Amino acid sequence: MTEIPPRYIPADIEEKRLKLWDEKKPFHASAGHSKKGPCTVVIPPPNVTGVLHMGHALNNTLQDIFIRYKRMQGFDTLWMPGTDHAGIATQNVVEKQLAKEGLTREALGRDKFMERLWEWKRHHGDTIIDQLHKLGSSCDWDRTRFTMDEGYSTAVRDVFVKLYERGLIYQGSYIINWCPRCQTALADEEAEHKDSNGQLWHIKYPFKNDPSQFVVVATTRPETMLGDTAVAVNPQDERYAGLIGQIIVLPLVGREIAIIADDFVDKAFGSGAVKVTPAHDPNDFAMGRRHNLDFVNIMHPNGVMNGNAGPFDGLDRFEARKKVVKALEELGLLEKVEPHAHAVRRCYRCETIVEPYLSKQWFVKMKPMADKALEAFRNGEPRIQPKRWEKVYENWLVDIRDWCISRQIWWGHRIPVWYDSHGGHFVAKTEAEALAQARAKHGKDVPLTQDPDVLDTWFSSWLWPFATLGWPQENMDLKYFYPTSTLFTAPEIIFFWVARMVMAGIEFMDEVPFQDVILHGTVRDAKGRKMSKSLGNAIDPLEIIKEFGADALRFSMILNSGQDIFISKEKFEIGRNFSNKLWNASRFVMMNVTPEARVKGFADIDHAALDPASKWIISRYQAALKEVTEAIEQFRYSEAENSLYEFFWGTYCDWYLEMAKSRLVELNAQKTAWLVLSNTLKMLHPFIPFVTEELYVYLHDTEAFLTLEAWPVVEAQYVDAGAEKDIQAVLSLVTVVRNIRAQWNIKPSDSLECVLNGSREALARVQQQEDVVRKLVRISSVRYETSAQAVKDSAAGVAGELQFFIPLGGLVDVAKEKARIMAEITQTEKAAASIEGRLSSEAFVQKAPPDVIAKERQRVSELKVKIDDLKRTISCLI
RNA sequence: GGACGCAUAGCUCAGCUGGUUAGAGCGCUGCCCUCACAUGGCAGAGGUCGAAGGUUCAAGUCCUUCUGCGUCCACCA
Repeated sequence: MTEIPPRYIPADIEEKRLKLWDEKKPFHASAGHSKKGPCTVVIPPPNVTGVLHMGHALNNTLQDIFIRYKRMQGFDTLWMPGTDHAGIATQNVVEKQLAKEGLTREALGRDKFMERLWEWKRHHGDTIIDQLHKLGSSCDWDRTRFTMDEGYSTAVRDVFVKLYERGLIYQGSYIINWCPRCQTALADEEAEHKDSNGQLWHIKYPFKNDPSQFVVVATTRPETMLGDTAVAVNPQDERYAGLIGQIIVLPLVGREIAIIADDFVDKAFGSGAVKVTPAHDPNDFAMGRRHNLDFVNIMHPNGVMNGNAGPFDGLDRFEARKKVVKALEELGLLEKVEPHAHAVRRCYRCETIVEPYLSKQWFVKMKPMADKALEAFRNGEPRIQPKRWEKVYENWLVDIRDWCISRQIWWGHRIPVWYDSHGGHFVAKTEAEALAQARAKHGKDVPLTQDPDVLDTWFSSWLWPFATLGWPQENMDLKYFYPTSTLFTAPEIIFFWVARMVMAGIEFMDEVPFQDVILHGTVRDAKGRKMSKSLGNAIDPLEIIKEFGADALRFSMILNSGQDIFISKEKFEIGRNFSNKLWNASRFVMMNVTPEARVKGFADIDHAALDPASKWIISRYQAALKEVTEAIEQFRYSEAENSLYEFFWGTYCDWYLEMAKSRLVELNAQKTAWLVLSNTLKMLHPFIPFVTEELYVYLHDTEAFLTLEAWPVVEAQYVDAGAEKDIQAVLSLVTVVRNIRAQWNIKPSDSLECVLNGSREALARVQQQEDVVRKLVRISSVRYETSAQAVKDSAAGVAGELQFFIPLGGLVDVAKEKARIMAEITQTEKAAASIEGRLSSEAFVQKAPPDVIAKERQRVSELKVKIDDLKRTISCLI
């Protein structure tokens, strides 16, 4: 047998395991091997711009626990890895790089720029995959996909064409969220509301027929007045009843605009009159359509005012705002300025204030797909945990709005639409097909140009569960591994990703892509702030792996995962210490066990010949296995880990191994120690894969991939109530003696004698364990006495357990000990009294369920026995 | 403005369908380098379960209101 090295060095074993996993590929997935069927998980593809952060570490640890457990359960598991091209984010990174060289993407040109991006992706894009790998993620790495690889791009184009053919994609001029810095459209979800303290400017608009009279309008964006083409009031508003249709001369611009009536206007807000800027506000846009107003665009795409802004032409929008306000003030048209707290939309990538902007974009009509997703959801697909997110998900689907999918950037899937010079467009998977369509339409070859824009990143991500499996090709993998089992992700992307994947899954595969969605919390620092680079509070997972090990990182994080996860560096000590304990306990077992003890199962142990402690640990082990298995099944991983921690450290190491020290000469005890440890390693493997596998290999003296071993099965026949009682008696005796030793500062070298008084049965039990007790508490001698009272109790069936103990000799301060015991008696009596009070209440006896009453009675009698024990102990203290 | 979540030991959290004297880890105090482990062992201190009402034989657990934190959604200019 190879000996386990004396020191646990995480870095060494993790490197060793990773190398083996890479070589032998135990995570390789193939269809149709197991009778249990498939179990698929797709990774939420991290951005290629990304560096591993704690959020990834958590997300991937959860997935790995799930997939390793399922693999051990015998499923054909597939964990599909990959990365997302992350359009705007990645383009921004590379543009920044260019800026350092004094270059811009425009100066470089589209082709060269794309080359730079691909180059960047090749060099940096896979960093994160490598880091996930270091975490121990058991993905089938050979299948790693990228949202812009060739096959995936085919799928994206295919989907675009199919949706277009189904009438679900259209092009139109609408107000969209425009980022003037990125110079692209953003989806609603990409324009985040951020509270800000703005101002509300009240502006007087003079009437044409009487310039001394005004209508007052309020706005948070005064510069947009340059594009006003109406003023709107509520038709029910008496104040303006006679004014509808009146003409107003727009200040600074001189444009004549009318007062119109529209239900949208809230009478109660401000003056009740609203300036209408159809080209620069979504509500005004809608009003403009309803009333056939002019759409005056006053801004260039970069946020600089254009020719329509008259004297403000060429000014940045915020500069123009100041100038407009100043000009109005000079004209005496500014009634007042109020502070105004409101939410401003900002670009989710660069935080620039988003400008509602009129432009021609491609949209996906969402309602029909959302309705199907809703129907599925109401039939229970997918299940979402925690449940409280279900309503959020459902509401979004109910109130769904169309999805703007075109982006004016270069990095991404080019929109598969080609235009001829006559204003016609052709939607096709390839340019050749588009040309063919054009030829058919025009009767001759015509030159086409492809739409310069690309698709929203999420337009590729929403296909992830099936596009990664080869769709639109119908291959074996797709048939077998789709739909996937469980999706682990963060609640932030329910809308961006989860809901859209469901819709795509139904639309193109006729099946919801996953059964369960597990939404986990956010990793925060010790103060509860989100971890971010800019705050400087981020803990780098790689640093933790280096210092404490990947196992420690995983273990500590999961143990801490409630809702949101608060983490500081010290927390990782728990995981490292636990792994270290595991290491040393395994060393101890290895040192004390012969090869013959390496048995397959509990059936190979001679149970009848087994000592009570061994029977007890097997019984405790079965209980732990049951608990852990149930917790994992219900995705309560931190609870499972907690049970394992308690069982392994608190029960197996602290008690069993200590008790076993005097018993390990016996082969059956060796078998027990070895087998329980071996199975505990299996249970721990999904959580801490490196150290468990390394130890398992030593323990079994054979190369094995623990993830391919079978998950242990609960064997109820080894649950032994008798043994539990026996050991419980020993444990309480030992605890009490230790207590005495600590209390009275009796050194281990000092002798302590003990007189045990109890029924014959109880004494016999403890006597059987005397060597264990002596070893644990170093009692120099034990005397057994059966008092008349104990015999009586025993006969009456009151007390079958150990009754009490007496420390002898002059080492204990009798007076103090008496006081201590008296206090304990008082406390116990109080407890008993409270239960008795309950039991004596008529209402309780009548209304409480019988089992509860029985339990309470039992409890009272136990407490009374304890009180008697304590009293007798006191009477024996001379 | 809507919706939701959280308040339990100094800190971070368990406490699942209401039912033992409310738990763990870290931290703290004391004693131990005992031949697997000081990344360890043993013992101990520390809580009116955010506040006020209510339902119940019984409430940390259910209901209402309030307070304090947090999250998501949103077209009041």
